[in-house]
Amino acid sequence: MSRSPAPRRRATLASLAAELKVSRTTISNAYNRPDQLSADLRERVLATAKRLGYAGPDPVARSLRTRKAGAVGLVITEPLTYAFSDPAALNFVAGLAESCEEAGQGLLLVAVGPDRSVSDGTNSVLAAGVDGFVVYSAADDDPYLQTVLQRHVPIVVVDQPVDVPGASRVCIDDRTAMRELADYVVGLGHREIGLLTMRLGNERRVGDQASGVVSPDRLSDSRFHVQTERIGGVCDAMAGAGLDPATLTIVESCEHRPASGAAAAELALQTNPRITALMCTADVLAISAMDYLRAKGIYVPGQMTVTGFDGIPEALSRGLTTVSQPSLEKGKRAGRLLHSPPRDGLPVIDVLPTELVRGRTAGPPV
Amino acid sequence: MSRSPAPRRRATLASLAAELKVSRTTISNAYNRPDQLSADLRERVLATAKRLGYAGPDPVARSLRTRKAGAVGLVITEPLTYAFSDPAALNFVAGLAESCEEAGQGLLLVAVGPDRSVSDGTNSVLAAGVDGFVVYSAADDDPYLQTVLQRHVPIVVVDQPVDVPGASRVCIDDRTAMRELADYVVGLGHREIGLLTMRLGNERRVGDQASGVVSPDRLSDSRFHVQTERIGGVCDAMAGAGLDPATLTIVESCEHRPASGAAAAELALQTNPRITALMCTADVLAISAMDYLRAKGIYVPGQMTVTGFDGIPEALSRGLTTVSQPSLEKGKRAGRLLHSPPRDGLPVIDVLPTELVRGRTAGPPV
DNA sequence: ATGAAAGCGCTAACAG
DNA sequence: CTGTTAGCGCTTTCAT
Repeated sequence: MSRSPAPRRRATLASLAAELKVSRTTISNAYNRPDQLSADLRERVLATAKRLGYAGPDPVARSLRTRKAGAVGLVITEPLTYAFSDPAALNFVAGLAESCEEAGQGLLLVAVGPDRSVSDGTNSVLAAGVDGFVVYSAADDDPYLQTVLQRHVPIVVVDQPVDVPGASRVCIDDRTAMRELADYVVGLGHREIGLLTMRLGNERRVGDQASGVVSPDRLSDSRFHVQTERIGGVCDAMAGAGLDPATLTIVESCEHRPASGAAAAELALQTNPRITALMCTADVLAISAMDYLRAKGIYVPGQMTVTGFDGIPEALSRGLTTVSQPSLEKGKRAGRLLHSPPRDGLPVIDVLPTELVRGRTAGPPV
Repeated sequence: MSRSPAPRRRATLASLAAELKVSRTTISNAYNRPDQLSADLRERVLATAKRLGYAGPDPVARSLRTRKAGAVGLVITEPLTYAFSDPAALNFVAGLAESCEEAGQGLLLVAVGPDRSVSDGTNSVLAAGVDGFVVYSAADDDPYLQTVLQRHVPIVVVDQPVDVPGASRVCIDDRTAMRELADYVVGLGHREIGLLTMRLGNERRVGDQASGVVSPDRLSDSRFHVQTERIGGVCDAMAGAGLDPATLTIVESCEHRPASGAAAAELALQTNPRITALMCTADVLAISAMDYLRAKGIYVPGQMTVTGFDGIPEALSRGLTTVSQPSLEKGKRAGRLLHSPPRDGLPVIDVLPTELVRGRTAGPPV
């Protein structure tokens, strides 16, 4: 009864101890503190473990005991496929992954499908066994952000200008960066400007509704501060040049798909045919918009100025005039803030630098 | 003593129960089986929870009890940054993430840095609280693969032609796919062929050693079957055309970086200047090789035929002659195999189709 | 509809 | 170097 070679029941640390007639501590030590027992006792333990098919201490039980999960959770409010289609977001994830790898921590991509109810028991934010969370670019009122806050674990928010109490924050100065870019565009002489932005609300419109002209109300209701700050930067620049920001044609793209920028560009030009510059809050929008313009035979920058934001490789290689931001570094910093938090335990605000890239897609208006 | 609003100690299910003078079962039910108690008792529970800052059942403790972690682990033997730089690998991850999202499961990227010792207690493969693992393109003798096998959890291996006992498998027919491509190249008249491959061994050479000509011994010792199968496909085609596969110049690229293909191409052409076709086991290698050739003023396909493997978007848009494989679908399948395993519990082998893409980078030799 | 009791598998003092 | 003693926080029969 004591040494059946194929126990029907999964071997545990306790069963190993019983088999070897030693205490559980000894087994535990064999795995966790090899120096605490003689080499050959350890050998015997490992050999018996192998024979019994014992894979070592159960990670979950250990987590429960030590209160460490060995992983951090990443919450992205977009469908994960978005995170994998925008190089800027992807680079952020890569940076985060890199810092996790360095720290020997896992990175748990938390499933946050649009349809998943927030409060039900299967909520994966609540179900995630992690030591902390990184929340990427959520709206202030995002229900998942609220849930994460409830969990009372360390949190780092990224691209979330508004303060989240107790959370550290990694971001850039979106408003100033965009303002510099807009200053440049306005300085070139543009007066009628179209502004293409990502979604401003938590609801998800699709299909025909995916793009829409943004009313002042919707803009002021927006809870996506990254977008509104960038828009604000453009408004600042216009106001600074004596232009009325209300003349800006803002189009929102709710779906984030490769062709979203094209649809938004079309709507913008349709809404105001006198537009001479299309500014976009993301390079992916700008690139798609340029594809649209090319298909329409509208030359950039001859007939239309186009600008982006992010500085993704494709944008840079295509000469897009844009703002370059250190997405990878954002990810690394976010991870580091979680893995080695500041001594004093106080939240940190880490504002990373950006750089205006004067590419080849901006010129004077016709 | 009973209703202090800010307990120094984290609230638990038990403390809530004590506070409300109900049993733990009731609290548990309030979260997990709302229909098992009256609506207003449930309200009271939730209200008290909020007051005490109780975020709901601890995920780790629940995992221990229920033996479910709500997440699957992904083990990639490359540094994670590789997974984020090769679109083919990335697409696979995206597909896997998508199926996890659908299933409401988390996806844990397991840290498998090169320097991390396999057997130490901090081994993140052992530390991961997951319900199953996906192992992506590891060598047969990869130590992490062995570790994962020990864990006695469901496993799906991807791009791993050799059988792993008890594991399901998602793959393509690398050998046949590459053979078709090589048949095409040989059919064009090429006799001196260079073959650029990813690393064939577990050790990691860097810097000057990163690229190297592959000896027959090293080839036969290779444990990366995806690579060796693709190489085998080329050999098959040559043999089929009456050519001696031993004349193939095989260069291995151990680092996987954007410029790796260039270095490998240079070495191949240096080793055998009569090469008229460079076949690559990955599109990223081929693209980098093409960049190198362009820089050298060598025209493709006029002076050099180049082929790839994977069918990543950039390759397709650049007209690369290659084999297209459904990377995203591989990820989805792998996930599904874990989330809803076949009834009979038997391992599944899922061979996905590939397609020969006759692009614009292959032509007759000069 | 609610409660009592029995662990899930492990680690961490502390004592020998 | 090894064993004893207590839990970590939760779910789940089985009663009531």
